[in-house]
Amino acid sequence: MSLQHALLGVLEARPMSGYDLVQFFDSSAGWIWAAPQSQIYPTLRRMERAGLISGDDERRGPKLTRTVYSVTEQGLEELNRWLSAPHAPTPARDPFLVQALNFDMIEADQAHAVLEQFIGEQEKAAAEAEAHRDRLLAKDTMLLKERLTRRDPADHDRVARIKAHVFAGIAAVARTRVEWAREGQRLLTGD
Amino acid sequence: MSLQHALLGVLEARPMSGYDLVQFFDSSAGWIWAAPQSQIYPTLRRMERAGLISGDDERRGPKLTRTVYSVTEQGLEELNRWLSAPHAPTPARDPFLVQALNFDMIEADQAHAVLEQFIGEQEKAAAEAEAHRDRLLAKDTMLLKERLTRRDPADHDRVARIKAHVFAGIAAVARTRVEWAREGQRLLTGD
DNA sequence: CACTACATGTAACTAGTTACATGATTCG
DNA sequence: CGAATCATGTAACTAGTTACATGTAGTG
Repeated sequence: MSLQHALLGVLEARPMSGYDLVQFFDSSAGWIWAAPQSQIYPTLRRMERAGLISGDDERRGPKLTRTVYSVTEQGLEELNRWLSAPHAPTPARDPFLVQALNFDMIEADQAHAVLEQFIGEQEKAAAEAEAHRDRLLAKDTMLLKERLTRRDPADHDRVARIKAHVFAGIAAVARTRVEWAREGQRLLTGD
Repeated sequence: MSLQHALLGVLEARPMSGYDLVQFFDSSAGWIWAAPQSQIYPTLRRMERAGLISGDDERRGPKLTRTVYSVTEQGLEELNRWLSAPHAPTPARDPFLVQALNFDMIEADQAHAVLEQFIGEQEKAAAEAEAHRDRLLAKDTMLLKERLTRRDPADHDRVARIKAHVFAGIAAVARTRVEWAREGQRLLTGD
């Protein structure tokens, strides 16, 4: 149930509506944890029932309201507990590895083309992760700014560097995969 | 539905029973695609109904039988089709990244300990992937040997190198993650 | 007034998890 | 004859996917 913990982590920065969270999980948070709208709304209601967050109805015009959720004391405790303990590694389940493992069964040029597309995706992912890392280091994202308003100014650099480091890691893994895929292309074309 | 393609890829090497596949997905294949017994048996039956594999009942004593599945012509075609086309990247969903992203919310020594455990896991994963890579290069695994009996001897080295390369990649990513986690530990302890 | 953004839902489905359940055969 | 291994299943559940559905408010 990491979606719940991901939501708690975001809402800790600032209270948000389901709509806000949907946007957020479609953009930057999507690099860490992807979640569709149809999963976010029900999860928020379940979390409210569980007492982890509480929803506050705000008027947005005469007929439209939005529910802004904030993390409760209990939610903060749960997040803290979950963050502090090591968890079992997630089982491997990467369709691309299944594909690459069987590249010996198809034509070399087709496998080469599949790798080419993979390289493009990974390079794009690396570039985007690096850009986000830089924005975080510059404290130049909306969410980080709001998060820091509730933190001791002496900690601001530290918080920014910790967040940025995660995106640096995502980029590093993507770069490693690019190198690996290029090596694979050389292997396919016969050294 | 990559479990189906993973199963096709394994059964292409040699026909196997559900039991054999369960063992296999608990060991080496588990690094690529994890699947529990309760998922494998029903999936095999669905694949047989779909005509991708066909089951052959073998007697194993007076009362016990086992069903040995082999890939059909149609299954091979499906596998080939799936292997030859690029697929959309899988949505990110890594609980550990959610955890690391929020390391600024907990005590540095607790975050350090969580990273320490992560490093241990990744180093173990890297070592095991490298060991398996070496076994594949030496054509020293049961499944590869059986797979190669149906291949042109001129292709044996190529097939072994392609399979091995996937495990080299898994190891490389794990090593990258280890370096990243160590950097994270330095970050937490204040450079 | 049309278009975009805001805002929230539901239904039907596939995939994956956890736990339980049952019996046969082989080997020491 | 007891333990490990062989062999196959089911039930109840949680998570995630795809597609549909509905209406409001702000902007040009």
